[in-house]
Amino acid sequence: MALEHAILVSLAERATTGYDLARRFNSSIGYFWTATHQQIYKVLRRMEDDGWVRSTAVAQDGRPDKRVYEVTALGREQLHSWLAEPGDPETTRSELAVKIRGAAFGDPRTVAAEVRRHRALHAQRLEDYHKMAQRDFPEPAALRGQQLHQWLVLRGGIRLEEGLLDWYDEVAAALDPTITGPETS
Amino acid sequence: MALEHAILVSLAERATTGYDLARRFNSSIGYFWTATHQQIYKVLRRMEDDGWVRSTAVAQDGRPDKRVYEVTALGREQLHSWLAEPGDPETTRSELAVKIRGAAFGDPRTVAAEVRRHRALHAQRLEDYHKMAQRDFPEPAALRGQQLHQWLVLRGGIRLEEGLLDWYDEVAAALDPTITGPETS
DNA sequence: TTCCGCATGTAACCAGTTACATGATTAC
DNA sequence: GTAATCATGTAACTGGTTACATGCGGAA
Repeated sequence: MALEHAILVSLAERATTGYDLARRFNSSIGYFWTATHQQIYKVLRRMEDDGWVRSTAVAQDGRPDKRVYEVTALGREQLHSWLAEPGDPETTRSELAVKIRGAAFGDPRTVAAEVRRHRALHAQRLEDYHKMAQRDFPEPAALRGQQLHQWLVLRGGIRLEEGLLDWYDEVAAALDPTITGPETS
Repeated sequence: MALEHAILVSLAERATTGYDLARRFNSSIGYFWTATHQQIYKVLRRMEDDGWVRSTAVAQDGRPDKRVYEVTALGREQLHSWLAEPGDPETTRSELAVKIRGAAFGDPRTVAAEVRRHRALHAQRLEDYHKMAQRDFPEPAALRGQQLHQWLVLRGGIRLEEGLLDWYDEVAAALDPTITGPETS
């Protein structure tokens, strides 16, 4: 499992609550890893039992009490050694690709429309990434350390989305030649 | 779930055994969907209970008996309507991206080495895809129907791998400037 | 004689999703 | 008055992985 380690990375960057971790997994770190709050709370408790993190209850007024998590020395050790472990190569799982492959068993033009719909969603996501890049890393050449690493991952997200858009355009054009060119969404 | 539908697509292309389906999920269809034989047998049984597929026992000599599955009329209907359903956009999950983001909490150069290792694996995969493309689709412009759709998905796999290689090169260079340029593997 | 390919499965487990629940504060 | 934000959880379930099991035939 890698959610533990994704949490370790996120908490090592900054100690915070489970709630906030869940938000981070929907934005910054989320382009390459997602998790729901339920899953995060579950894993955090296990990590605390194992001594990888430690939590402090913080009372607040007007707002519910919260539990702030931070990485322990043992957690840092775990993270360090995990980073040196070799992992399996990525395997992608794309439902849309299955639909494209099966297009002949339905209506290829309907599948093309679905591809264009996904294209629009990913174009939006790409735009969001560009905005993040501009806002958080205006001068990429000057980056070092953690900032650089964060930027590299964001770059990966941008590349991935760009690649998808190109592919979707190619597929949509091939599946439905009556519509020409990519939309400008 | 989409494994059911991935199996429907594969079986609709050609009726076969669970064993052979498992092999297909490690090659052709496998660049965008993977499944173990255990999972496939489990799902096939459920699909048969639901009437999506039907199986025939075939005795063989020298080899164990086998059970050949084919898609029923109901299965084709299911496949047809699933192809028209809208799905969620893809979410990628990349353990390596988490490692890159966390590089500062370990040794960045060790992470760079891991990135280069993945680069080599994906370069190999890309080469395999190119060979498949050349062998199975020597004349892409002439493709129509199922063949065209299969080719489009293979194209997606090729694009994806190419994009990864570029990204890995960028990351490896940034994490470990002492080594210059991508390897020629 | 040892390993690989064909062929099918069971059992235990782990990771992740979906649905539901609570409750105060702030902004529209 | 209605919805969103902060904050944490339980319970049931689904999808997928890992380990183990069986057994024949052919090739090295």
